Amino acid sequence: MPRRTRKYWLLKSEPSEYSIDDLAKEGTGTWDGIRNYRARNIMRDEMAAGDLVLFYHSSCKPPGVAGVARITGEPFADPTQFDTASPYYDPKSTREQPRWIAVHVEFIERLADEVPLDVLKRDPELDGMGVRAKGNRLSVQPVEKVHFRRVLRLGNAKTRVR
DNA sequence: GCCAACGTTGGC
DNA sequence: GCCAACGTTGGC
Repeated sequence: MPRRTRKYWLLKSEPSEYSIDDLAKEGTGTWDGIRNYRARNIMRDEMAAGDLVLFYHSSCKPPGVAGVARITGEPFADPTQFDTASPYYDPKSTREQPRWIAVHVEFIERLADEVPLDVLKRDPELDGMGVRAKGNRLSVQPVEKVHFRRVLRLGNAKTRVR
């Protein structure tokens, strides 16, 4: 049985809510509160331990890729959907039939040079990258390996992807 | 199942 | 704060 090929992702977060520095501080974190079905389906069906993540800061100045993380463990039912005190509580979710998915992530590095969106948009090697598309609000996006590597280079990352 | 109205995202 | 681009909801 061949090992599953590692996949690459871009995950958006508003740094005022949860930033790469928060993840750096804790070392590991839970990517929860995703309440979009497309994003949910991607997390549930396609994410797996070992996948690499571009940590993207949105709704800030400037928006852009701020760091690198890794998915650890398998996707699981997002606990916040059961938590009545949480802003992400969903009364339609049950333990038997959870509606929303979370993943655990671990910190890899903060980019020496954040790669702002306008740089992502200008770089010809990143043609076709999802986050560049106008009106793309999806907070969980697949990233092609060549694009992932290019962003690492633009950010002077220590992380190497073979 | 259509689609209008409403809500949210997120760059600017 | 604006608003375009989506997503979701709910009446029909």
